[in-house]
Amino acid sequence: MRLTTKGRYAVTAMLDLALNAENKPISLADISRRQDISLSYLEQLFSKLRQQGLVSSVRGPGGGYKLSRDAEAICVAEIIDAVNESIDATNCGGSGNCSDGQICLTHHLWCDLSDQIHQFLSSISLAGLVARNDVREVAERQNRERDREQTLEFIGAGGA
Amino acid sequence: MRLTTKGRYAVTAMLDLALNAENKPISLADISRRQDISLSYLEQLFSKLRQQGLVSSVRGPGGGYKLSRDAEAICVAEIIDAVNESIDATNCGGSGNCSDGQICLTHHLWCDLSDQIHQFLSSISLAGLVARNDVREVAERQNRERDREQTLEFIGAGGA
DNA sequence: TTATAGTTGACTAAAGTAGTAGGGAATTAG
DNA sequence: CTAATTCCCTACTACTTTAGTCAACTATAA
Repeated sequence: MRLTTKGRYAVTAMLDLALNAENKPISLADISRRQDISLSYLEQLFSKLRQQGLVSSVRGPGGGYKLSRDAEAICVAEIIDAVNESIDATNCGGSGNCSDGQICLTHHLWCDLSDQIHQFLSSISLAGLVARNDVREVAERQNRERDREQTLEFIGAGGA
Repeated sequence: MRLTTKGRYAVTAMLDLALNAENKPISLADISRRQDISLSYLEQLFSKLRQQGLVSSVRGPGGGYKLSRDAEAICVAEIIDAVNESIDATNCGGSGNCSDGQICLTHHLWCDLSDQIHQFLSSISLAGLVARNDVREVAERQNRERDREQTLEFIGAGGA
């Protein structure tokens, strides 16, 4: 089982999309700035998210990505699956040929664990996250920081 | 978060100990044969398990490893922690400096997930696993296979 | 027509996994 | 005593994944 920066970045970026969606697409450059994630890396992640039908893209100036469904209808488990292959905890991928073609001693344990994790992450939608107080607070802080950075850029203190 | 063959091997090996313990120590060579895990790799894992006080060792002929506590008092979470560092799902290790020194959008989500997994794996003891039907069945099959292999060795059909 | 923004593919450094190899050191059965 | 057994320890390695860079290309809006 893997749960690394890859899956966490994907969820964070999708949440950023859900938070900042005002009907218009959001560019990866914006997400990159707000969430401090490498732009090129985001491109790779969103390529997979698009293939899985979680987001749709608009090219050209003013373009970007939008959620392709309501935030209520996208759960965290889907997002991690989309970029990470699986959140399966077994070694055999659930097939049961773990130990020399036969089921291993702990096969059912890992199946149970996989179910637990999957149920938990399936029960959490982007809309559910958006509604959380701790998420709103972080989002507001990020918007304040971004506004300040833009001001600094404008008066010439930020760039080269 | 990591849950790989390493942690699974450790739990499987500890369960083998719990199943086959008849007061006398079990050699890693036995576990290696029964569970089809490389002996050298088992040695590395048991080095950590011993450092964490989960098993105690007896050297010399007839030696091996024993659980250093009752099987009721050893949970799966401990075993994985012992070999794997942690089953923490956050990027920051729980410290909260995930994104540029500040808490990230999804920090609390990963904390909640870590709690879920930890609670689940803490609720399962080796004794609990030993009592499961699916575990007993696999263990019996493994014992049958081992007996057959020993017979083959004895009549000279197995070795060099 | 030009800057913007997505799309794609190749590449890379670093880290972790799953081992292998080989030499010890303690202990005990014979 | 000695030889076999078993734990103990270190170093090494092939492989995979992660996280990220770079460069070229396509669509599109202003």
